[in-house]
Amino acid sequence: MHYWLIKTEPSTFSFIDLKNAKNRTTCWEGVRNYQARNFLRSMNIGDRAFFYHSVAQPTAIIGIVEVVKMAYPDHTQFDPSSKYYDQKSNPDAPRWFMPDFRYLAEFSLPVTLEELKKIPGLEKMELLRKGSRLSVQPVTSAEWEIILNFRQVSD
DNA sequence: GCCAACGTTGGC
DNA sequence: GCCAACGTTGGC
Repeated sequence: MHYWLIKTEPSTFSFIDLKNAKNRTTCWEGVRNYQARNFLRSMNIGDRAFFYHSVAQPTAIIGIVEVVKMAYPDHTQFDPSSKYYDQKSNPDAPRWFMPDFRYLAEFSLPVTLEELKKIPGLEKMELLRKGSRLSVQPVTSAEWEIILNFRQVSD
């Protein structure tokens, strides 16, 4: 099993939206960065990810999701009315892929970016690297454990 | 292949 | 709203 962190702007899709979704499950459309795409494609069923709110007050990890469906072509790339439309993508060789994620747990309180910066052992975490903007990023098992030990989660 | 111009992300 | 740090595009 591998661990990840996925970012979303809550004004676009929030953790509450996920909890309100059918089966508490959502596809992860709209990623249009190759490095992030490659991470999405390497996810396996059962992998877990921190659900992070960016451009939010506060910016924070809110909860945990699990991969319930491996990456498949993101339909929005072929939809001219979608803001994620990609004119250059070919249905015979799709560019963009998305897995499905399902709600797993929620932190008793969000783990804020400010807090994360102060937690020993997270100094090398991708999220905290200066200039980092990857919206899908790997998390080491050590980093995962440190954050879970920092704050309680509940179903 | 280089790199300037441009667009985007995302913290503050 | 600002702007640093990236990623992408496209002329050459």
